[in-house]
Amino acid sequence: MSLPRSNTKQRILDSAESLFAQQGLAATSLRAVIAAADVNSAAIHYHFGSKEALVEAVFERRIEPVNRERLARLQHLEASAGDSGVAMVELLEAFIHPLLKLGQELGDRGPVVVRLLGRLRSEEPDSLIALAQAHMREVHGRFSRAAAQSVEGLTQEEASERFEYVHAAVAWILTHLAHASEKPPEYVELQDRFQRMINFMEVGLQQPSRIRMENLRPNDNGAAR
Amino acid sequence: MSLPRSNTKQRILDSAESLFAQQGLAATSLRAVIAAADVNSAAIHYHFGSKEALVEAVFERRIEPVNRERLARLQHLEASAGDSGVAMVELLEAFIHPLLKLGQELGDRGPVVVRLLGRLRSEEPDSLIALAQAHMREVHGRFSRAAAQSVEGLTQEEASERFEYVHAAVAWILTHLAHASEKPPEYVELQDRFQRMINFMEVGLQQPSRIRMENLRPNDNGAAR
DNA sequence: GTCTATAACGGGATAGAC
DNA sequence: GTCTATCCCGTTATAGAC
Repeated sequence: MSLPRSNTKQRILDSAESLFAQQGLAATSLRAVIAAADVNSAAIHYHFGSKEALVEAVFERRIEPVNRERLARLQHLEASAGDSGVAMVELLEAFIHPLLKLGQELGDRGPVVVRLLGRLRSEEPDSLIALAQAHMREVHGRFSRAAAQSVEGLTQEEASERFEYVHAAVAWILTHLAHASEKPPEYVELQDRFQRMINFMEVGLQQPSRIRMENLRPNDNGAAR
Repeated sequence: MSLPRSNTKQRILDSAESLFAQQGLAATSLRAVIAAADVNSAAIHYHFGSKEALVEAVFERRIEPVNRERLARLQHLEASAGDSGVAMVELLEAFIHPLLKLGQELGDRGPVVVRLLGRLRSEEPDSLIALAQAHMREVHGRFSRAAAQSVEGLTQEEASERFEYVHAAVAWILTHLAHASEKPPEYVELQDRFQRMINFMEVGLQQPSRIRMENLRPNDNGAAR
């Protein structure tokens, strides 16, 4: 049994990924990962050094390709768009489609990975928050800026806020996927949900920023317009 | 020191509330709560029985009054609205305003409590998910139904989905409040953010459900309407 | 109802042989 | 690179005196 199984690292990553996706990070012990991966009890520390480092590796493996594709798509859109900016629907699709594509490519592991990525947001260890920000900063900034440019009168700050909500909605869909469809290659449900979400978010994103003059709105029951 | 301090339970709840809000649930040990509340090390188990039960008590104390007021406001709106249903902005305000009001009433503890409530969503212990669903089911259902009734051609299912996104956005704002404004009575920032969020969500919520005929959309660049 | 003391367990991490 | 064995810590929870 002393043969060096050179795929040990992969197996640890795969098992950790599944467990993190299903149970969350805090609830998953390294012992559980070790058992699931069927590797030696010291293997994780040998290959990764600590639980936190393992978490980073698990997320990085999946999120980086997705973000690269997001940026590539965005760049493509911006190149072929006029001065009026990128169409909002296409912007949203450029953000979301790479997730779906990844899920489909991975076959069985698709739902697991997709669920994992949903946890990158709003998970409690402070280290994860920092990790998420580090990974998403560029994508978030570029997409927010593109949104602001394509809508007349929308500030970049407000576009950024709105994209946070889009992102939160995406994460919600991803993490709550398991309840609905657990069958791997069946992505129609997920696709439909994203489609409806895009339809929903799109119109809100098109709104210009309002000048700060709320609070003096009395009871405008549809009269003023 | 053996005098029965009858406020022990309150102090435990207050300390637990603060720590849960700041650090999250998994990251907060009962020892930390005990130290912060300056109570005996067995007090929590005596008064609550387990960590899970404490968590439930902490959340229940805050969410229940908020939800009662949400429902009361909704009922009031529905009573004074015609057959066309409740105005969407008012619906959103009825959902959100009780949170702001609670935060203001609590003074110093306002930001803490508000942050805590943000954690009711998307927190990892499975037990919390169940708790959140139990507490939010009625509110979520009533508000979704009201939204569906006030928009021509919006199904209840889709209204429910959309309200999930609204809810996710609210939670995002609440949990990420601490970074911005930590000064207790200053709720202008939070109020503004909610205002902008409402402006954003409102128009999306007004959209009718689309008939399921996506996928055969070629490149409708604004032609068909 | 409050206290001290401790049980009982599971967690992450390491040392050192092979 | 892999194994066994173990350390050391913090955690929840409880027992039993007061």
